[in-house]
Amino acid sequence: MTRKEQKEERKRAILMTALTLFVKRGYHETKISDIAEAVPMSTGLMFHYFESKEELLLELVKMGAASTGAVGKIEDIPPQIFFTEFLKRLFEYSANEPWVFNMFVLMGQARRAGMPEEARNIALSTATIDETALIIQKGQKDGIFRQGDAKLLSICFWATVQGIMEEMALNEDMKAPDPEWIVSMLRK
Amino acid sequence: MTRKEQKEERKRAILMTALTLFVKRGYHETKISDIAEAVPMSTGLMFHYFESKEELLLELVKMGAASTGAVGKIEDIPPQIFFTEFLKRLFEYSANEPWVFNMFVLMGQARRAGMPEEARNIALSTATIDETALIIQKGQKDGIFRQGDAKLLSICFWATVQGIMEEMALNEDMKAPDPEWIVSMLRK
DNA sequence: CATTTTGTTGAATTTTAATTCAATAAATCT
DNA sequence: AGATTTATTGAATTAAAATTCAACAAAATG
Repeated sequence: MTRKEQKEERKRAILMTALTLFVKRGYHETKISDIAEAVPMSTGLMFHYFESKEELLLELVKMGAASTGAVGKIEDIPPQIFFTEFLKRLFEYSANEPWVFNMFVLMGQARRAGMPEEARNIALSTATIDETALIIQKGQKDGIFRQGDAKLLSICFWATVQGIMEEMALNEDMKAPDPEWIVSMLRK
Repeated sequence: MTRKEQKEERKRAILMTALTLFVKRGYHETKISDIAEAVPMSTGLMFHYFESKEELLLELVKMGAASTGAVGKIEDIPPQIFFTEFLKRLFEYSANEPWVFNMFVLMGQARRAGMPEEARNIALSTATIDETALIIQKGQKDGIFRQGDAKLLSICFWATVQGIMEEMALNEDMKAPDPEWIVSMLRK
């Protein structure tokens, strides 16, 4: 393994450790030294890999923004299946790939308050709300989704998923809900 | 007005200002000097009213914990109406009384991560999850709610409400969803 | 093997925001 | 009014965490 690869590996390790801690305790409540200790490495060495704590966060948020759709492209299937299928995959991934899970939660946290503004901006740039609203509109035309402001429905859908994922992040042993529960918020 | 009342008044002003800022920007991203400026008063004077920033937060969270049920006691009405009615009142209050609204959001944030641990403990002590689960069970026996782990349903219900309220806190102009949307998560 | 580059540490420094404090103004009391 | 208590300010101090740095170790290079 080349030296460059080694470095990349180490960077990845730091990112994953930080991601876990940020999600579990929050960005501000996580000290650089906490991350260093968990990796493990000395506190000073962290700055050999990342310019600053904020850079580290930004790199994570950028990864998150880039990996939108990591759960799989399922755009072309009909609306009635889309959401159920998406949630099913999301929950499956979350059970097996803590990475996907944590990243989802982090992105949601970044979109809301409590983090440096730049992180927020990056997270907001990945606006899924509007695309989802389109799918909901399609479902409304098909007569399978309830009537009402499609964007508002979309916001509520994502807020719900975010809320539940955050809950799961904190309760190690909470199991995922039945996707149908959530989708029935949209269904007629 | 007595001096003591004056002081109480001022304290309340600080608390309300802090509550707004904590919800909008997050606890850690809000500086004491930000709160002072918004009240307005000098930074130093803040410590005449509160021992520390954390004390200020704790006082808010304690108020929140004490005012569980500010939205109204509606325990004795049948399950099928309980949730719809609760949400209706919550959204109404939120529209008219920013205080109720912000407090609800703050308590949810405190329950999750990203705040001093003591705040978290106080917020967690007001465990609504289990009481709600009981009402859901009642509804399940009545055959109006879907089957499944009542506690999990309860968690999902609150996570949903929390997620939507947080969204509303950030989008000044987002309007409240129809309570029915949320309740249909529980309904058969 | 000598040289250069990269990895690593832990202690020193800097930064930022919380907190204290001495000084002054305003209100209350006797 | 004079004395005493409370409110207020802004500058000085402290505390906590981020960040830098000098020194050394390990690995690669030639």
